[in-house]
Amino acid sequence: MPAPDQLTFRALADPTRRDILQLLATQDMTIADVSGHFDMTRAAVKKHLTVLSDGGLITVEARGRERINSINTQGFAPVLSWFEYFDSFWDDRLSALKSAIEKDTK
Amino acid sequence: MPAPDQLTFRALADPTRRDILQLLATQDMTIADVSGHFDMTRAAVKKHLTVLSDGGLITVEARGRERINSINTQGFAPVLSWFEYFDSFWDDRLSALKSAIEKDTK
DNA sequence: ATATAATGAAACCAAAAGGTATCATGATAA
DNA sequence: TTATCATGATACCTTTTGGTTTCATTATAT
Repeated sequence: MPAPDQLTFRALADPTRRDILQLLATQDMTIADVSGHFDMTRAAVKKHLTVLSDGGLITVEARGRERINSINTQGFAPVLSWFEYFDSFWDDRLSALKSAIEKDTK
Repeated sequence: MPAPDQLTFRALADPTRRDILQLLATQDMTIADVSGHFDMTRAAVKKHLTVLSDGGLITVEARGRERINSINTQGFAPVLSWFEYFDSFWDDRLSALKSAIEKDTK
């Protein structure tokens, strides 16, 4: 049982998963929809979606026999929080990004 | 030869490496110094430092027989850039919210 | 009612990751 | 110079990861 932070960082570590997140940023998608964008089996994509879900970066909603995958804005918060530790080291780019998210989640 | 982005995300995926970064944020350290903070061999810590260096998150400077490891602020840039991809997404949702509110008030 | 479409789940596999122990090498202190 | 200290590097091991194939299940359309 890894720390929740770890699940999020791990989810972001794979390039395919990061691509999936960018895809889902454009629109919600079923598993089959997402699979259509990658050169791997649906089963493999499904695994990636599970990791993303475990990391809190997407939400999955059942609709009939389909599963609608949506990006979860708030899931990025743990990562940004961790980055905050280094605030004193860099400019205000991060805080600007973070406040945008906070606004959105309100 | 993975993309440079990938090396950075990969470097951040391991909890020990994230702890090392927080350590190095407080002060520069030799490999032995860093090793002193973890319950694993110096060789293992050295590997982590190599991954961090490959990911551009630290710099290593030789000083005599020692190697001074320092955090590299700029190394975080690729990650922040990737996050910025979602800026428009968040903005879109914000503007959607805005227009919904405007409709409502009409 | 049945065939089909979308997903879930398990077994399996190769490669990568995280770790250890061990030995080699370069710099320093006595 | 010589012993020692900090690091480099390699071989090796176990677990995790990313992928496949195959079969089961559930919802839909004819």
